[in-house]
Amino acid sequence: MPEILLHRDSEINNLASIMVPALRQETPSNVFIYGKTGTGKTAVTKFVGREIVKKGEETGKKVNFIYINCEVVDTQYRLLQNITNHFISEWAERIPFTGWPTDEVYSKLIKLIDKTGGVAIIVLDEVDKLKGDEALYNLSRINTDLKNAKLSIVGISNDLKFTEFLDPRVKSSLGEENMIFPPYDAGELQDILKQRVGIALKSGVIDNDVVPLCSALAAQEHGDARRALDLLRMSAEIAERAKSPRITKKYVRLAQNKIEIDRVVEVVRTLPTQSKLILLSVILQDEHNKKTATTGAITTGEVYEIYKGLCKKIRMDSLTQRRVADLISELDMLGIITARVISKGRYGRTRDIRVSSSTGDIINILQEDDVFKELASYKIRGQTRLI
DNA sequence: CTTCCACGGGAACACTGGGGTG
DNA sequence: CACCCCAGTGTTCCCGTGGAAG
Repeated sequence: MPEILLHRDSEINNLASIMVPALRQETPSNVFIYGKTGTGKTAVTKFVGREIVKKGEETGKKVNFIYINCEVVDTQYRLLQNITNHFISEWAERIPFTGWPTDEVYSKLIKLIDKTGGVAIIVLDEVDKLKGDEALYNLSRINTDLKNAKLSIVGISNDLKFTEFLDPRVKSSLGEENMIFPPYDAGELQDILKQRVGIALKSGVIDNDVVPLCSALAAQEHGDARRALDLLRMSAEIAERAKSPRITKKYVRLAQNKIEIDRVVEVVRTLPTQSKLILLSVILQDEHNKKTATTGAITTGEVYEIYKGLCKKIRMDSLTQRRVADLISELDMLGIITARVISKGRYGRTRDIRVSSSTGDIINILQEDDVFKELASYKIRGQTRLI
């Protein structure tokens, strides 16, 4: 991770100029930062935060910089608990992760911030993952309860439409300033990659067309720098493992494949058992359809029937169809299957479900789970539904 | 225009892991 | 120790609804 962030100078300056009142112990405006994944939002924010804290220490002004990722800390209670614990050094006095009423955590937080004094900057990364806007509302009005200290909030989101569905009060108080991080274009991505190549690789081991290819591929995916870097790293790793003296375009293609497969493997492996069962049901029905030369579409009803069969076989309680429908859309969002809602007119509404990657691989991963060993030979008995 | 089936939102509930108090 | 409080999560129950075939 290099010290210098390329092509983000204007963003850094912008954010710094918004934050700089903190060094005069005044409240900086609350900021909303938008931008697709891998456009440097987090890196820029953390960088500016570090700088401000450093400057603050030099000049004797107290600035607290708190970074929280809302994908991990996604409820009102845990958010308040997390922030509060930032101000507590003693392990014994930390707030437990469950048990207290929320408003008690809230008032403890206020007391602590006031005692600490100075300016606190709270960064909420991936704010859109935060459940319910009550948490944001409470945070935004916290300043009115503070006497000694100031607090400002930086919200980071990759969803441009996020604020549209927000409580208008929260929207106005949090969105005092807005920043949009544009995606990197292919040229900028090349610069970033070259910078890393210089640090990480011996000179002359990389073909000239590798960096442009990685950049181009990542630029297609809305200019995601992280993706470009992953691609490069993976290419290098594969080339090394293959004992190739050079990194060539061939390895970039291999890396691209591997990244996709790794993603699916990881997601499937960490799925809860019920979801795994449902996924297996989809695959079984898919194979059944292939054998009987039925057209590709699988419906929720079919999946549910098979799923119930599977549950019975391993003597496990089965969920309701309502819940299964939810789990199917989760699998869809994870990109393991695609499930499109279609209407079959007289025959009602359903989802058109397809498996998106190779079923063989998925079945192999599923079999790692003990529960699935005895299902290896499961066959669909007869037609589950007349078409 | 009807009809039908699953979609999908919301309420209600059970359960978990923790708290405090008498 | 018994008892009740609290937030959060996963689930079930209930029900209005979309939309094209018939």
